[in-house]
Parts: sequence; C-alpha cells; structure tokens
Amino acid sequence: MRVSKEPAVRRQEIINTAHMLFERQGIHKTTVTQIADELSIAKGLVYYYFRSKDELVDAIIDSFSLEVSSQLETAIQMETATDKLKGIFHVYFKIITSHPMLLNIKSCDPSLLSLIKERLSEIACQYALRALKDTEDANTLNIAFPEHMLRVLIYGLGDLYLEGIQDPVIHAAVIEQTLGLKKESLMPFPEDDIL
Amino acid sequence: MRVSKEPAVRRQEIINTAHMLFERQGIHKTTVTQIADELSIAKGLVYYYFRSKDELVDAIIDSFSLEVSSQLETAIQMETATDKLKGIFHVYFKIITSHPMLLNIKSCDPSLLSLIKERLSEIACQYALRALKDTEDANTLNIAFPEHMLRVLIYGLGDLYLEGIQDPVIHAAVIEQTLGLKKESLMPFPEDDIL
Amino acid sequence: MRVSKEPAVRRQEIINTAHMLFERQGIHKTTVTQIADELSIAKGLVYYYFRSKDELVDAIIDSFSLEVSSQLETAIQMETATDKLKGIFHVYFKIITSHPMLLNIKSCDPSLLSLIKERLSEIACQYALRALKDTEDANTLNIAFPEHMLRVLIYGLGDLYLEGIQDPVIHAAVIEQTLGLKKESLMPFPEDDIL
Amino acid sequence: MRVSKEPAVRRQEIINTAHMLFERQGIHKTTVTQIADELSIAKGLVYYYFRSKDELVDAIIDSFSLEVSSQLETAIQMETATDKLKGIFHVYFKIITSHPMLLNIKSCDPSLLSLIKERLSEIACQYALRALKDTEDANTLNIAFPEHMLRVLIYGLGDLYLEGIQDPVIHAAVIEQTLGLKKESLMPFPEDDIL
DNA sequence: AATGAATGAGAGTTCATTCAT
DNA sequence: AATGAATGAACTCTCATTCAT
Repeated sequence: MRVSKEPAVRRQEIINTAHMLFERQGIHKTTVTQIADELSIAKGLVYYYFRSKDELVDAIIDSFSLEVSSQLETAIQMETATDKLKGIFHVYFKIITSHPMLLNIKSCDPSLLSLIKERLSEIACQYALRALKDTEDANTLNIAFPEHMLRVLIYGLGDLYLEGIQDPVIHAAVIEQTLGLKKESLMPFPEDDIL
Repeated sequence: MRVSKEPAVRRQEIINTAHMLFERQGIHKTTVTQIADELSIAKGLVYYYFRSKDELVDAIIDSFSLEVSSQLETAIQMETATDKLKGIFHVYFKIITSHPMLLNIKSCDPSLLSLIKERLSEIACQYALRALKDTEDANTLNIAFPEHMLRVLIYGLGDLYLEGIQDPVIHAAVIEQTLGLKKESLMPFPEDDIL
Repeated sequence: MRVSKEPAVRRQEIINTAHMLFERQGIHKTTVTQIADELSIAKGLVYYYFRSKDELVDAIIDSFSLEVSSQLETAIQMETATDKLKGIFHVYFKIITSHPMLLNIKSCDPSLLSLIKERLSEIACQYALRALKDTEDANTLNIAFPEHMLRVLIYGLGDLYLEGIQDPVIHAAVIEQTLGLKKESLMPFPEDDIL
Repeated sequence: MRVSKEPAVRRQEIINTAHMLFERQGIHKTTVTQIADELSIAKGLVYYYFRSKDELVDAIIDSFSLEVSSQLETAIQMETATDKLKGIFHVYFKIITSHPMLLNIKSCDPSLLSLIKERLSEIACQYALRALKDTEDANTLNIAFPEHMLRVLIYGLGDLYLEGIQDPVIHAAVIEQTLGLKKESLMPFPEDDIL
C-alpha cells in the first residue's frame, strides 16, 4: 500500500531507521534495501530524500549533532563552572549509554560509531571550554593547559567508559585530579541519579 | 614474469602493502586487485596466503601489534617509573607519527585505523601499567585510580595528538598533572629528540 | 534500453532460458552472464528474481514438474487402465522427445538432466500407479509386484528410449510382457500418432 | 617429505582417491588440491600423471569399467543362462552396494555417478546379452525382444535398487516375470548370500 | 618423480543507483 | 510523494593449470 507523509517526517524516519541499522550492523553491511524494508517503503523513496547513501550518513551525523548540542545547551545553564562540567559529563555519558552499540564497537564495522563518538566528543569539548571561559569561578582551576586537559579528559573518559569502567566515583575522581579541582568537589556526581 | 619468494617474505610483503593501502584509502575502498597490482602479483596469490580479505586484516593487526610490543619492550628497560613512562610515550607518539593516516581519520573509512589505534592504546596501557607496578619509585605517584588515569591519559593524549596538538611541552605538562607527578619531572620530554 | 515486465512473466522467461541453456551446455558450464545476455537483461536482474544459481535450478525443476503433472493429469482421464497407461507413456515419451538434450546426456554435464529425468520418472510412476489402482479393470493385471514392476518399466523404458530404441512396437511389447498384459492389448501404441 | 613410488602405483592411488572424493562430493566440488592433500602429494604431481582434471575423470571411469568387466567375466562362467543371469545380477547389485554414494545420488553433484551407473549398466547389458546368446538353454526364454527387455530390466532394476527396494525376492520375481522365466526359477536368488 | 608458489581468467554475487510509471 | 523492476560496475573469491626448482 502507498502511504504519504509529511516530507520532514518521512525524512526523519529514514534518518532514525538508518541510524539504528548502521549502529547495529555497520554502514557497509547495511543496504539501502534493508532500510527501505524496515520502513516498509520503496527503495526509490530513500533516493527521493537523499541523493546518496553517503549523504544519508552525513544527515544522520548532523541530526545526531543537533540533538547533542541541544542537550548540552540545557546542561550548561548552571551557575558555577563545576556545575556546568557536571552537567556536561552527565549528558556525555547519558548519550553514550543510550547508544549501546558504542559499547560493542569491536563486533561491527566501527566506522559510523567512530564518526559519532568523535563528533560527540568534539561538541562536548566545545561546551566544556565555554563552561570554563564564561564563568566567573573559572579561576578556581589550577592547571597548566586547561583546554588541552579538557580534550584529553573527554576523549579519554569516553574511552574508559566504553571499556566498561562506568563507576561515577571513578569518573569524578579522574576529573577532579585531571582538572586540579578540589577533591570531591564534583560529588555527588550526576550519574548517581540515573544509574 | 614469474617471481618466486620465500613464503614468509611474500606473506609479509602482502601484509605491508595491504596495511599501507588500507590506511590510505580505507579497508572497504581498497580492493584485493589493487593490493595485487601494487605488488605486481596475481590476485590469486593473495588468497593463497590469506583465506579472505578479513583474515588479511587480522594478520595486519597482529603484525602491527607485534611490532608495537617489541618496541615497547625495549622502551621499558629503564630504571625509574618516570623514565619508563617517558619511553612509552616516546614510542607511542612515534608510532602515531609514522602512520600519518591516523591523522586523516575523517577522510577515509576509519575502521582499520580505529582498530589499530585501539590495539596500540591497549598495548601501551599494559606496558605503562607494568611500568608503574614494577618500579621501586612507583610510590612517588600521588593519585587515586592510577590504572584508570593511565587509560584516560593514553587514549586522551592519543586523540589530542591526532587533533594536531603535538607540542612536547604540552604533553609533558598534561602527563605530569594527570598522574600527579612533580612539575617538569618529565622534562626534557623525549619527543624533542625526534621532531 | 530498459524494458519492464510483469514479474511473473520475467521470472518465467528466466526459467525457460536457463532451462534451455542448462540442457544444452550443462549447469556448470552455463554462466549467469550467459543467461542474462541471452535475455538481453542485466545480470543483476537474475538475482532479483532468484537468490542464487542453485535456487534457479530448483525453480526450473519445479516448473518442469508442474508442466509434466498437468499433462499427465489430462492423459489419465481415460476409462480403462490400459488406456490410461497408453496415455501416460505417450506423454512420457513426448516429453523425453521434446527435451532432446536428454538424448545427449553423455556430452554435457548430466546433472540437470539426471534430476529432470528422475523427477519425470517419479511423477510418471505415481500416475501409472494411480492408473492401476483407480480402475475397475485393474484386476486384469496378472503380476506379482505391480508397483515395483512399474518402476522398473518406466525407468528402464526411459533409458531404452534414450539409447535410441524408439520403435513403438517394441515399447508396446515390452510393456505388455512386463505388466503381464495380453499381447497387443496396447496396440495401436499412441506414439504412432506423433512420430 | 618426498616419497617416490612406482608410476603405476602412484597413478592408481590418484585414481582411487579421486574416485572416492568425486563420489562423496561431486566432481565439481572436489578440487585438485583436495585430491593432492588427501594423498599428501603436491598438486603438480596430479598433473604429471594426468593432463587435466577431465582426463582424470576419464581414467576413473575406465578403471572402474575394467574392474566391472573382470568381475562379470568371472560371473558368466556358469552353465545355464539362468545361472549366468543370476551371477550377473549378483555382481551388478554388489557393485551398486559397494558404492554407497550411488544411493545418495540426490545429495551431491550426480554427474560422476550418472556416468558410472550408465557405464555399469551398459557393461552388464553386454554380458547379459552374451549370456542369452552363448547358452544352449537360451531358448527357454519365451519373450518377444529379449535384448531390449534386458536393457529395460537392467536399467530399471538398478534404479529400483537405488530407490531403496533391495529385497532379493522382489528382484527375482521382477526378473522372472520380465524375461518370461518360470516362477521361482531364479530362487534362491544370490543376494541371499551376501546380505 | 616430485614440489608448491604463482598465475589468470572468470565465476557468482552484491548493491548503490536510476527511471518509467 | 511513492513505487519497484531494472541496471551495471565492481567486488570477493575459486581453481584448473603452469613452471622453475
């Protein structure tokens, strides 16, 4: 049967379904036919909305980035730098958790996940940087190259998390030590709330 | 013309050439035909040595791991923990540098590079851990979760390097701060020698 | 140029063409490319309709079986058992005749032909058995193991025919003797009409 | 290690092993490499003895035919035609039984088996024909086209046997009826001895 | 008589993409 | 906006065969 939908809705449907399949099976092993079948639409319709499979990948990453940014925008609306940081890491880990395939990176074509992790980390870095700069209490940080430390921290912590080390106490201690914060200044760490 | 070689030699030739092409173009976009052409051998010979393209990828990673391990084994033959760490990071960055495609990760299929970076980091972690444990002066470290900090540091520093931040002074400072070493205890940082 | 057809039509076209080529050259020596070229379609279209070459072989045999069954169904609509038998052998030989490659079994990969001959004989046996059982005058048969005799007869006569012995008089005599029918009860034998 | 053997011995070894593998897996699915491996010889040696795989197939069939002929030659050294026939069928079924793959004809590439069955039947026919002609009591046969009946019988009985109908009583009855022998003139049927 | 590394043509199969409807 | 039959280029992989040793 032939079902018509709002273009924007259809487009997003395709993005979401493709995203799911790409994470589950890898981009390369997911065919356009599979995406269309999963949605019960004709293959040609995918090409009506996206010029190519590559363009669909781009659209997925863009859509994902937008979502991440919007969540971080909210998280950063706190007073102090430490609270902002708390919020950013909260979102960061929440997103990793909600894309469980990021934890299975070895078992499938890692390309989309690499791209996504990188984009996610990049955005988180930007927001964390803003957190440090825009805040009056930023000077509480006693550290040589704060921007670079942030990068090391965010990338490294993401990988640590993906390795299965997901204890908030450890995360908090690592962040405090790395950024030269006072001990337990990040406690209680926000992950406590959700796990 | 038909050129016969020692199996071990031919095998390694194929591994090296495939490694190079995979890094340059991505695994998926590199065809077995290209590998054979580059070596001026028949396509079938690749399959004489490796049951499938996937098995070739595995062999590359194994070969790479072996090489990394052997270099780190040497690097770790120092007296103090800090010297061992210096040596490890020296090797770590040297390898990243000698695989320049790791710096271009976005522009091609990142899967092999992901796998390689992960393997490299994993091995570096193990050696760094040994460095901390096997040494008398290990107690100079004033740090909460040294193993986890090491992971964060190695993964994070690798990514920082890949982002283009390659100043040894920054690296040293980040390591000192992260591992709670005394300031400038890592100076002069070994990269000075090679870059 | 691109020509679209009803799926059922296209499917049958492929079956028929493949059947012809397989008989002519053997399955193994017939390539999917040849089949596609013969039909002036793209190779991929064959795989759109059949998951694999093997599945195409299966489809051919199924299609062939259906055709045979339908012809025999008609042939069996006679009054007496002998008339039914006449009809069955008529169809049996007619089909062998219309697949001349069955006569060339030695010169090509015999696998498809074996499969087809076996299927044909199997179906003919079933119908012949029904002919013997469903008819009032079946008791005119004076024979020890009628079912097994039928099998021997059908298989054996098929091979005799394939060896080039195609004289209806001989066929009739053999059948009469084998099934214990009265001499010349099968005369005139139906092949007279067509050959 | 390198083992030298008498050419004739090596040749026959290759024939036997190839025959076994071809029956087990089909000609097409058996590679020359497999044959060499099974014999622990180099692939090239097969081509030292046989110009091609096809020529190897021919050699197998020739070797098989020779073996069959020699056995039938012995079987035919009886006095009466019925005894000769008994002997021939005894050998015929014994050979089918000793090539169990003939019973599995559906599950593998049937081409070699087809060729072998055909050759076997052909030879058996020739000997049976000689049995009928060379014997004084041949006139005990009351039958229209004895040569053709023999063909039908041998081909048909072979297939019946392959269908799993292997009861000697049935075989004897079928032969008696078909050739117009007196009832139970073939009893006890020789298969009794071996089964 | 024997080896086995090397060849190379070509097979089956996949799939992103197109386009007439 | 939607369909799905059709395309065609490219891919991985196979294997009979060769030949220098």
